[in-house]
Amino acid sequence: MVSHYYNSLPYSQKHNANLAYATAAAAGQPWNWTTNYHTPPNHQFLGEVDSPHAAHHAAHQMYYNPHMFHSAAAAASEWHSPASNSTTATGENFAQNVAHPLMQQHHPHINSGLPSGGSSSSASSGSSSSAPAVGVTQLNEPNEAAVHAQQQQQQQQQQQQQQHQHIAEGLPSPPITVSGSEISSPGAPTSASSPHHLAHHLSSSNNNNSPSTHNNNNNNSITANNNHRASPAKTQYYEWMKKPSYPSQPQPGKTRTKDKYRVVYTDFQRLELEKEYCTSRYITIRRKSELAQSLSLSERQVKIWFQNRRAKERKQNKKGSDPAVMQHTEYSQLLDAKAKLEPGLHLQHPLHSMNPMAAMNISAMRLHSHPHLAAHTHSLAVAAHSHQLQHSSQMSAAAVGVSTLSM
DNA sequence: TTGTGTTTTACGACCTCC
DNA sequence: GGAGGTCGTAAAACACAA
Repeated sequence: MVSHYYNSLPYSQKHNANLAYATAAAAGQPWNWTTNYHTPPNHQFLGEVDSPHAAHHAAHQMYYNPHMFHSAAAAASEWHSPASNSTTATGENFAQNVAHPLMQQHHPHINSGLPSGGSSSSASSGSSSSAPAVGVTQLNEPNEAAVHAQQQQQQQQQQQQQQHQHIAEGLPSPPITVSGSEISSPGAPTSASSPHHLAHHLSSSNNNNSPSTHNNNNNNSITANNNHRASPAKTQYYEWMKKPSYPSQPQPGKTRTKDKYRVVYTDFQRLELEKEYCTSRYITIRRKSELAQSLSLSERQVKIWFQNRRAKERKQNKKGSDPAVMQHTEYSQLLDAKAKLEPGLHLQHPLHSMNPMAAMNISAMRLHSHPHLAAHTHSLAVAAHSHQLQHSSQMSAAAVGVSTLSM
C-alpha cells in the first residue's frame, strides 16, 4: 500500500545537534538507553508472544488497561523538579514530585490539580499561555508569557488570514503522500501556539540550504542560525503555517520529490518521540494519534519514526556495547537535551532520585514498555499504581505549587 | 570549501495476524 | 484486505577532518 501524506512541518533543521542522541554516535555513546529494559524487539526472541502483531496487540491491550496506563504515567511522573531534589527518597516524595510535564500532557490525569493545557507552556519560550499543553511546565515569567500569548494571538489571526488567502489563491502546496488514516494529521496548524509553534521556538536551527526549509522568503521567520535557538520574541510567521492543508494538495499521488525528500524533525519533536519511545518501544494507536497531533506530525510519520527507532536500536545492539553505561549516558543526554529546551528546569535521573516504590514502578513501566513482557509485569504495575494513586491524587496540586514557586 | 562517513526520514517488499 | 511489523535501501541532512 502506498500511502501518501502531507507533512506540514516547519521543516526546521538542526545543526548544533542539541538533541543528545544526534551526537551520541559521534561521541561513541549510542542513544539506546532502553537497552537495559528491553529484550530485543525482534519477535523471534520471544516465546510467549512471538510476533510483532502480537506485540502490538499486547501493547494495545496494555494501553487500554487503565491500571497499566496509570502505572506508566505515574512512573513517568518521577521526573523530578528542583522542588523534589531536596526531598528524601520516601513515599512522601509524591508531595514534592511533579509529573513530567510532557507526561502530564500525555496523561493529564496524573496531576488532577493541574489545569489541562492552559497551565502549560514553554519555560524557554515563555509563550503560548493559551496554548495546548506542550509539555513544558509553566514555571515563571507569567507576564512575559501573557505578552507572548497576546502577540501570538495577533500573529495567529494574521497567519490564518494569510493561510486562507493562500488557499483561495490556489497556491501549490508541497507534494504529499497521505494514507487514509494519516490525513487527519498534520495539515496546517490552526494555532500559532501549537506545540509545533513551540517546536520552532526550540528548534536549534534552520538550514537555508535545505529545500524543505520554508523560511527563505519569510521576513520575520527565524533566520538561519545554526548554533542558537531562536528567541521567542523573534517568532513570527513561518511559511509552513501558510501552507494549505492536505486537501488542497495538487499532486496527491506523488511520493518523493527532489525538493522535499524528507523533512528534519525539530528537536522538540524528536525529544517527544524519544520520550515516548522510552515509555514504550511500540506505540499504541491512541498514543500515536495523540503524539501525532501534539507534534503536528502524521500518524504515519510517528509510526515510521518508531520503526526506524527500533531499527536503530537493533543496529546498535548488533554493534554491542555496555548497556548499563549506555542507559545512563543516554538518559543523561536526554536530560541535557531537555534542559536545553527548558533552561529553567533541572532534572535528575529518576532512578537516582525517586523513591523505591516509584523506581519499582518505572522499572515495571519499562518492562511493560516491551509488549511481550507486559503480561508478566501487569500485577506489579497494578500494585504500584494503586499505591501511587493514593498519593498522587492528593498531592499533585501541591506538587505543582511547590514546583512553580521554586522555579 | 570540499570530500567522506554517519544519521535521519521515508519508502517498498514481504511477513504475520485478525 | 488492512494494519503494523522487520528488513533493506534511497537520499537528504549533518558532522567532521583535510
